[in-house]
Amino acid sequence: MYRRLTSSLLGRRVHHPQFTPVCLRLGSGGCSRWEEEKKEDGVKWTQLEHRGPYFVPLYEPLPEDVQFYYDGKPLKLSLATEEIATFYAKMLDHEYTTKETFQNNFFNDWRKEMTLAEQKIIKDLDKCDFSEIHKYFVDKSEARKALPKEEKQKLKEEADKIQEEYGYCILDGHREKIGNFKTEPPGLFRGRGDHPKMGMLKKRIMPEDVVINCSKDSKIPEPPEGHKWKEVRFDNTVTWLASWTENIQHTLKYIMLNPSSKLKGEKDWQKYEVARRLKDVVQNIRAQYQIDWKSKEMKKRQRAVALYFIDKLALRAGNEKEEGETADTVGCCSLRVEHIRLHPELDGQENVVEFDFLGKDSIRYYNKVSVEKPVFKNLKLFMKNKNPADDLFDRLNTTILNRHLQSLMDGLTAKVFRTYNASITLQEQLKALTNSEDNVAAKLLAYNRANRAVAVLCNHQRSTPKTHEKSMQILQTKIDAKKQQVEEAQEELKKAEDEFKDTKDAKAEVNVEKKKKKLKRLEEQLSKLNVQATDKEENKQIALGTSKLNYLDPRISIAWCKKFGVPIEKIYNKTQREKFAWAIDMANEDFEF
DNA sequence: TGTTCTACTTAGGAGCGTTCTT
DNA sequence: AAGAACGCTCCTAAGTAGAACA
Repeated sequence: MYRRLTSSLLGRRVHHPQFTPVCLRLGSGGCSRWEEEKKEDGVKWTQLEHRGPYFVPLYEPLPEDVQFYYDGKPLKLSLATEEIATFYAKMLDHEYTTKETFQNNFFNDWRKEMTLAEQKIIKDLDKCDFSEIHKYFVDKSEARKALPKEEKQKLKEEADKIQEEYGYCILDGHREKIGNFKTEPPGLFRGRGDHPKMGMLKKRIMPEDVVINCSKDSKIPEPPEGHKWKEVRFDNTVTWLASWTENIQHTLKYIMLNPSSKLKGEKDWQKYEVARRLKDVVQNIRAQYQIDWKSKEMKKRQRAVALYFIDKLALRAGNEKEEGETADTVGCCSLRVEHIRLHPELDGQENVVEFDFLGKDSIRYYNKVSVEKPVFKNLKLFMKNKNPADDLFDRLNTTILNRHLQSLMDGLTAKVFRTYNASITLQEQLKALTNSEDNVAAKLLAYNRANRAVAVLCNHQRSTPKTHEKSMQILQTKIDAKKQQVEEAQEELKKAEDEFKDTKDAKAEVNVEKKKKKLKRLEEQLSKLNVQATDKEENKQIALGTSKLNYLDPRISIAWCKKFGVPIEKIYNKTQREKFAWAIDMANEDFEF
């Protein structure tokens, strides 16, 4: 894979000091750098050394005067029971704690950790009073915020020291930043959406739960005093440094490198190269799935319609999920009949499909799309004699789809379409929206609009900021005031003009010009405010960050910056520049996705 | 062939520090 | 100077996808 990727780039004279220098003499007999850098298939590193995870501090008991009450009476809890009580107490302000599932799951798990004596007393969550504990933590956080500067500085230094010690590893001779070097603290599980496991107790991770991965000849990390690792292994075919199994869903959690690392950067680059290869064959693929809409095989038709959705609407693949274990969300292949409605005609458009389902993170996907006639017909067919809860594509799953895609192009999977369509959209939108005559601010507005088009395509949403309504009102007040001013200025201008008509006086003429100027200035300010309001309104539920970080080939943005004289810092902050170091180094203004 | 396990990317929200407004 | 708004970092859940297993 790497060889192919690299050789495909040879013509573009790519180099990056941080990244593997590419051998430019391939085929001209031996290249020691290449030999040195090239790893066997699947091998990710030759040297990996680190300190192991940083374990979050142990529980500190509450002060004596902070009490838990049961049925109105103070009750001293055992340490373990108290700790779990604090998890709930801390969340009292949160909407979660009002949900029945959350309460039940919490109470169940809490009771399991209680002593027998406690179990006998504490039988009803409604009789539990956590308010004093809650207040204790609110006060504590206030106190921390109010700490004098020097104290805050001291805390910062302590955190930096931990970061310095545990936050880096050595990978193939380079010091690399680790992404998440701390174990996750215990607490109550907060799933997204209507999660059946919300409120369950997430247990503390101990060294005995942790598998360490490093190189054999490295300094093996020491477990904390008096503890042992679950296992130490030396697997250079994976990129993780440590792992443990989490107790809610029984899935693995990993400690991995920061996106700024060479390892992650090269993987990112590779991802965009695959998407660029799709660009060369996408027209053929589209032509083929349109033919397949009319296939005799129902299986093929379903595959072709699903692929059309993935391509046109940037839907996710939609793996199957275990029922009852997670929130009920779907992607393309797992769509059910109840998630779409067919309208032969709607709002003047024909063959409209109305999508309404919860996707990843329980984010709602709602869209009305006019589709080609054969797609519409097929959907009707797929839905025939089915219940709302039945699968729309009953003969398709992501494995089948991806196997097909793999046969169309090496490395092609459903998610590549999202990457490809996102990046190509950015490139096209930038071309359409950027005006080289504009100043930097206007160019940035164009960039954000292009970015927004992608975010809309990928359905990247955020919850409306709590302050949105209010700041919108403030803006509206400003607009109203400005309108008033404009009207006044219009009247003043009219008066001045009348006066000039009457007097033909030079002074009056000057006054007319003055009033005209004033009106123009005010009108400009008004239109600026209106644009701002539109912008804000359009952006209130759209998150730009996700596409910027995960879907848009950074070389497109960098090329745009170079071409139009926009400093890269205007579009990428420090972290983002670190992540995209590879692209910043290799892309010039001619880069084409 | 279906199921489970593993490894990795993608995702939105919380919280906090900084900047802008009043 | 205080408060609001904004932007960034951290956090960890929730996806995708392929391998291993039965």
